[in-house]
Amino acid sequence: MKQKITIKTIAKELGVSTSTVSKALKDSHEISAETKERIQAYANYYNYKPNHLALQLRNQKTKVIGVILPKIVHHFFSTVIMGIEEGANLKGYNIMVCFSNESYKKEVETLKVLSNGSVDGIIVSIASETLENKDFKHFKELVSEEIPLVLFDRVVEDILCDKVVVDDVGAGYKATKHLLENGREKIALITTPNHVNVGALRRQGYEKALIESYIKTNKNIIVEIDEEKDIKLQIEKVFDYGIDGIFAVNEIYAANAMKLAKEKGNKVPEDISVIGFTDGLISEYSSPSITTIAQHGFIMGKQAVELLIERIDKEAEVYKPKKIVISSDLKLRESTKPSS
Amino acid sequence: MKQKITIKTIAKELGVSTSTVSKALKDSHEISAETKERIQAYANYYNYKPNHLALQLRNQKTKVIGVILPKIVHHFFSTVIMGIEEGANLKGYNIMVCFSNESYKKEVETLKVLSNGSVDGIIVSIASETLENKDFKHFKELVSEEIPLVLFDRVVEDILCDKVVVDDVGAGYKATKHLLENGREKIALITTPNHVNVGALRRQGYEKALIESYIKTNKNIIVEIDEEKDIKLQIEKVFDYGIDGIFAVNEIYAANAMKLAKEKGNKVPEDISVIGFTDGLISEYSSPSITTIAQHGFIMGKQAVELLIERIDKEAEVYKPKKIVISSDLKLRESTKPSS
DNA sequence: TGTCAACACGAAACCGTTTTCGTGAGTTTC
DNA sequence: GAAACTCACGAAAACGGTTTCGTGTTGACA
Repeated sequence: MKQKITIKTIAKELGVSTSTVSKALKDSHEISAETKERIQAYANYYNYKPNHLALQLRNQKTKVIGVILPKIVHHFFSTVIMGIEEGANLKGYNIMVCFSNESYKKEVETLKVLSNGSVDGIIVSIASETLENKDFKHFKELVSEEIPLVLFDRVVEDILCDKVVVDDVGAGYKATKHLLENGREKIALITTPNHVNVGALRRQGYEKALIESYIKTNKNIIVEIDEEKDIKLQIEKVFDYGIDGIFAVNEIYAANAMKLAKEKGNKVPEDISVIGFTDGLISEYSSPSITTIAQHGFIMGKQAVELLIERIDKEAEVYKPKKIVISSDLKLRESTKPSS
Repeated sequence: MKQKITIKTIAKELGVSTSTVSKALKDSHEISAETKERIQAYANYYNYKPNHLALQLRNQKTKVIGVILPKIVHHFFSTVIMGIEEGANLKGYNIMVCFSNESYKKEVETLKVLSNGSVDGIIVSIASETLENKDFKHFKELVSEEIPLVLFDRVVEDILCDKVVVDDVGAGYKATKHLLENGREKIALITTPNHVNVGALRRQGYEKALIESYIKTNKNIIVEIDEEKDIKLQIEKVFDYGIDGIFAVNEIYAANAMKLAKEKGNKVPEDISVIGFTDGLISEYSSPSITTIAQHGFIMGKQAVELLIERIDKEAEVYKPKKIVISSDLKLRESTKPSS
């Protein structure tokens, strides 16, 4: 990189001290008009830019927010990033994005790297492996170091920090209720293993809705997908039980299930109604397009970053961790309609 | 944030100088075994972490790479990010991700922020508004400041820096050729406005393939989508011309076109074959699934970051900008088959 | 006993900036 | 004409590390 001009070089060239230059550039009243003029003209001419690193060191602020996501090639998470970035920019922050790739080890390492002072605060959605291990000491350590932390979507209650979540139970309930209201009674659930808490919560909503309609849950038509294995093969078996509705906790599962349903000779939505989660492009562009629960990832990201910056700004204060619950909406499309 | 322990505090507590602490923590031979032992034990016990900012200031290196993307809720770009992140991590770098949101103004601002020393180098895919304006002085300025820069996918030739692109002409040719080989002759092209150069290049490939088959291009069945307006309405008109094939330069256009084709009573792939670009989830999960040109975003990202780091490492050397061309592959799926 | 090398550690400069606290010169004030 | 005050600027510390170059103490050796 080319030799950058610094306050020192300006000072030397103009025969003044660095303090004078610094003040002149800030338009301080301590400096005479003509000196200011000279210095500013020089700085401007040589395109002086203050060195960010030096400022960061001095201010003990980086104006950078760290973000750790389980993955990015995923509609929901990329939407959240957009929200975080917009919220951060509004307050003069930049974001440093890292991925855990759902791995516990990488999450721990990334957290360590980010907590060495490169960022003022961190936003995380927890990796599934970590959720499975139930090992959260890296987060607790962060909290005890008082580094501002906000968890979103995949959160864990006993980490004492701010959180932003969707109302997963309510959303699962809403989705199932919608199918029930369409006259569906044998509703398959395609969900994640139980350690992914969002899956577990949506399942609670599903079960709640069924109970309210006096329908017994049937374990045969509930599938917990193991993403290591072939998704379609795992879903397939539910079709042996004469189902008339499918609730999938994300859009990949929904699309797979719908495709299978069609392959098995069912018409969607006539024979089987399908409802998904995460209002992404797949749901929008598949045919029929899929009714989903929209998670409002953008809003989540923005709320998360606002919460975080608030915490950064009032670092001294003691506080009770806040939890923001974002409501989710039913987005009606072609894959659901009343049974005839 | 809690008071962090620094080398100074350790030095004071243990009654040694900061230089001794620094050396001891680096296992320097200058320090006696027992002193090292004491210092390391203390540092370990109090969980000492060197302050990254201080190191950055001293080394004049941030070990951070800036990335500016036009958007993120997009399969190709999120794949590229994955590649960049992985490549960066391998070399001990982190990435700072920003978005231009296709806006010229935001691109300029973001570039300015990143070039103040917060990053060691920058990777960019240019915003469409910038491509339309043809105003690249912000990039040229960066180059003249000798800040390492790599452009990918949407590049501009007269910015003198490293570049990573897909062979868009070849890919457009390959896609069109595939349709021709399937016996299609009236092939609609759904593309971007010409200022988005990837669109323009793919169009060249399309035209080249047609010419080779002695087919005259028909402007009526070529649509340049204006994303401000309704996409479907713009595509619709091509169906008035009795087409039997569609080549779309991205998967959104492909999905829209296919949906329209079906709504108009055509069978895909029997009546009309459809081929897209960007091998994303939409192509995979729509029905029929869509044959596409896979762009290998992950590889592009990784190559881009490797090029950048190479440049950062040999900053002193004069060099000729390199250009890496990634070949693209045809991914056969259900939406194309020979006409009967 | 004087010389020299090895050892273990410290002082100080440095990275680029901000900020507090002088300080000398000139100007008012009584 | 001395005290007080303003003005315009500089010196130095600070942020948290690293690194170069001493330097005082030992011990070995001639």
